[in-house]
Amino acid sequence: MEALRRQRIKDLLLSDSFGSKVTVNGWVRTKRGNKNIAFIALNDGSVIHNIQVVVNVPEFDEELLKLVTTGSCISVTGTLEQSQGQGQSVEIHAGSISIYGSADTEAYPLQKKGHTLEFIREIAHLRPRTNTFGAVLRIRHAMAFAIHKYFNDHGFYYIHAPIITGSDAEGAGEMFRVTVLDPLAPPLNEDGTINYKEDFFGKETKLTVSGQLEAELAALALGLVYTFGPTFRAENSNTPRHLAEFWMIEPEMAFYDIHDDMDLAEDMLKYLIRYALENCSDDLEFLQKMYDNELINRLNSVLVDHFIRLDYTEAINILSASGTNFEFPVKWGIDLQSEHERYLVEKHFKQPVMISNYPKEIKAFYMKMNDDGRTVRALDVLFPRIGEIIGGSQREDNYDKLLARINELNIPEKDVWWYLDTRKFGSAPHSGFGLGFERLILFVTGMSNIRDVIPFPRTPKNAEF
RNA sequence: UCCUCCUUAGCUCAGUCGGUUAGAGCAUCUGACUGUUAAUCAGAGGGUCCCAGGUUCAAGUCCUGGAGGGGGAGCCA
Repeated sequence: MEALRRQRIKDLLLSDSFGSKVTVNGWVRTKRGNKNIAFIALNDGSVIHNIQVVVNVPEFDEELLKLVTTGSCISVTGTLEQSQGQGQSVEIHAGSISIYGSADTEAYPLQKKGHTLEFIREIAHLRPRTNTFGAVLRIRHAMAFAIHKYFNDHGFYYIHAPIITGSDAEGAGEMFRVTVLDPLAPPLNEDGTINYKEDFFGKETKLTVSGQLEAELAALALGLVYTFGPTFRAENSNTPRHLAEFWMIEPEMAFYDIHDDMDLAEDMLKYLIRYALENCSDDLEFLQKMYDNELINRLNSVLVDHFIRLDYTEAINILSASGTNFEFPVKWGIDLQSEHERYLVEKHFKQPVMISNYPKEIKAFYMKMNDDGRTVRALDVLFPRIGEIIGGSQREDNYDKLLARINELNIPEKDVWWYLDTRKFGSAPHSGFGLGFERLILFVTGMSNIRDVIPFPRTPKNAEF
């Protein structure tokens, strides 16, 4: 099979089969040389490193070599040789070259020198051709794979939560409407409101903000489950940590209390970071060299100690006693602001912190009430550089308490009857959390803007590509 | 959404007190060089100074409005 004879640059760079005939396909990063010899740096995306192709110029058609430009795609067949040069150990001595696609050097926007992240963000269709984005995409893949592997190895089942939902009970944020109604002339009710009975689903529908409620239903049947899918928030958030479309991992576990929840969150995060260190070292070293010289140290440091665990009330006490003059004054009952989280993680403890048992007023309706009647078993995991990476809780499993909370917050019972049913029939203690996939990738790659860790970022006023 | 900074060549940027023909490095093209490593050296081409108004004899430069982008904040994952 012709296709099987082609080889990945990743494998060739580790090979010592000198003298053997090989074929590689890839994109040209640079070409340099003179009338007699030319060197092509070729990359096929399998690994961050290029392979050097050595061309004995007089043996080749001049017009063909002119088409070998930065950005062009070529196929090279030749022999694998030990390199005489300094920068690499193996190289290919070209026997034949064919052009898949040329690239006009005047128009191709990527040059061999570096570009700013802001610039390559504007050419997201070509961004994967850069070293940086190639590294990020390979790490992103590795993390997605590791997440499935971790859960599979621990007896969890992967649940597919719906993306279109008729429930907006989760309250995690503003939602995008999903409709096929004519925006200029929607069918109206007698009182002038839109008649969604005529819409595609016969009711008002939205893009999901979370798969949690659905995951809970599954956990109360299969025990250990998780979702991993896209979620959507129509918030006008313009920050380097927010996207309108992002991916979230949401494990949900029957018979887990808040402490089991914390154990899982810590173990999983450490597993994923260890996986990256063990499987993505080339890409991590590149990112460290280019953007963040503390990256690998920081990843390793997270693995060493147990994450700090403290109650919200203790966190408030630490902040109050810190003597720091915060912009948002600290007192029991406030939601922790970025400056507070950063103080705890980066100044006080200097390692990841898990905070639990928050005032019920600042947390969602489904969180389990503590015996004190004023705090709930909520959990936030705070990481250096990125703040909240995980939010979770033990869920309220008592029907009467859950119903009371729903009524207190004026959530229409008819919207959540199915959720309430799980507390009516065979309820069980259970817990879960949501891990923002892109925030994990931010931490692992050391990138500083979330738009640089997802192929096609969706943010306010931007859905290009 | 709020605060703040930015927008000049393909890219990264300089541009003095408002002054006559808007510059540099890199990239690109041409040439030189028999093993280069973000090659080097020589030369050339390349501009809607973000957009719309305004002030002025004169605006890249000052003023007003708008758009886009960065950083910070809020909302959160």
